[in-house]
Amino acid sequence: MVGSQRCENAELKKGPWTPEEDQKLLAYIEEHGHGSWRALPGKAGLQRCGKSCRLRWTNYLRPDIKRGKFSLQEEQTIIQLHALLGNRWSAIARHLPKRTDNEIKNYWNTHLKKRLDKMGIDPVTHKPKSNVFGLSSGQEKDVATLSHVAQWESARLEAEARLVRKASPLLLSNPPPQSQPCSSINHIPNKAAVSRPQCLDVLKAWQGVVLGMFTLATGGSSLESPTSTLSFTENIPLPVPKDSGIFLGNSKSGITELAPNIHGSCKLGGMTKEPDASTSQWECIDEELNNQMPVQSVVTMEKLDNDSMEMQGMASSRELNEDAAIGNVMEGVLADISVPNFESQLNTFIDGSFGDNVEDNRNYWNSLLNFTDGSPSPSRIFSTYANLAL
DNA sequence: AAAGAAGCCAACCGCCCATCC
DNA sequence: GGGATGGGCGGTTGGCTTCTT
Repeated sequence: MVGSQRCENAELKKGPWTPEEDQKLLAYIEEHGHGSWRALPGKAGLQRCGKSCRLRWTNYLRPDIKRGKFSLQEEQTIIQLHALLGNRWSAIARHLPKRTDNEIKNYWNTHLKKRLDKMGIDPVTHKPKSNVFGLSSGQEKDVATLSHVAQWESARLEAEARLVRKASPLLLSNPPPQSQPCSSINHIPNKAAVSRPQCLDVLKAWQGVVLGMFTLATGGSSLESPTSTLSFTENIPLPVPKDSGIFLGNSKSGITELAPNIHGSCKLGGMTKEPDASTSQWECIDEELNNQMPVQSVVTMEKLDNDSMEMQGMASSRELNEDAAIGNVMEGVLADISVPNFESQLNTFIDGSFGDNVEDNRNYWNSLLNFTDGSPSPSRIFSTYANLAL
């Protein structure tokens, strides 16, 4: 790289910005925009290099920056996203409106990393550390609980990946002629030819996709490192009883609008949960998963992502940003399901959610992040637990 | 009260990638 | 195609502030 980009010119000022310099930079950008950062210092009368001006603007002077203490929810989000994304601060910052990557990075390094460490959690892998350093009994309990939550969530993710892999190809095959028609998915073409088991597979696929999406969106409370390895076992019980419907919509998230016709009631222990109470819907899913999931398994969202993509012949999620990855997985699965109505609605949803408008995208992510509030999802459980433990 | 330690965070560094010419 | 440039990114530094002894 050339010297000028490194700000090596001896005549250029370094170090803390003075209020006068800030004012000059602000005034210039407000009037002219920043344009070329390299040319800006000269035009604005600043003895700084362009890069220094750019950093000062993006990290401090920009009017849409929120400064000050991080809220509890922001802390939770950072921890969860860090578990999923690692030190990809800019990616994490995209999910925290008005916070800069630099601010989040500093906050992590000075606060959150130490807190996790005190809790006995490795801040790099987000896994509980071994007790070789002598944890107190209380810390051991904390770690054990976190470990359980992590295992539980991992198992859930594993099942979701498996469901997506299994269900979609099945939907492309010809249904057995003697199958019972499905009554709960009335918008699928040739519905008379679709068997009830296949209907369930649609539901399961959707459950996997939708839950997977939320898991990604919320950081998923996955305590696994993005670089963790996967160990699938093929004999995992399906999380949904064959005679049970699963409601996939949620009034908070707007998914009801996306999938208005595939919801049904959720049966649990002889009690039917109606789909009008969003919390109950997710209680249904979470309880079912909690009751039936094995806890000894390791999976990561990245792997889920990759498996889903592999199924669709897509590029690895490593090669895509996480937003696009989610969109592609959903698009791919929907293409397989071959439900035009779903596909068009999903496309609308994705178009609106992953567009060029940064603010809209932020709002979308916020709506997803808010999704777990009041819900006993693993994310919520983890957050609540983390609050108590921190 | 003072000195050293620890915490904190804005700013910098250097690498990388995309785009332009 | 390849060099120049702009800009993004994660890691690190240095100086100021706060805490502890």
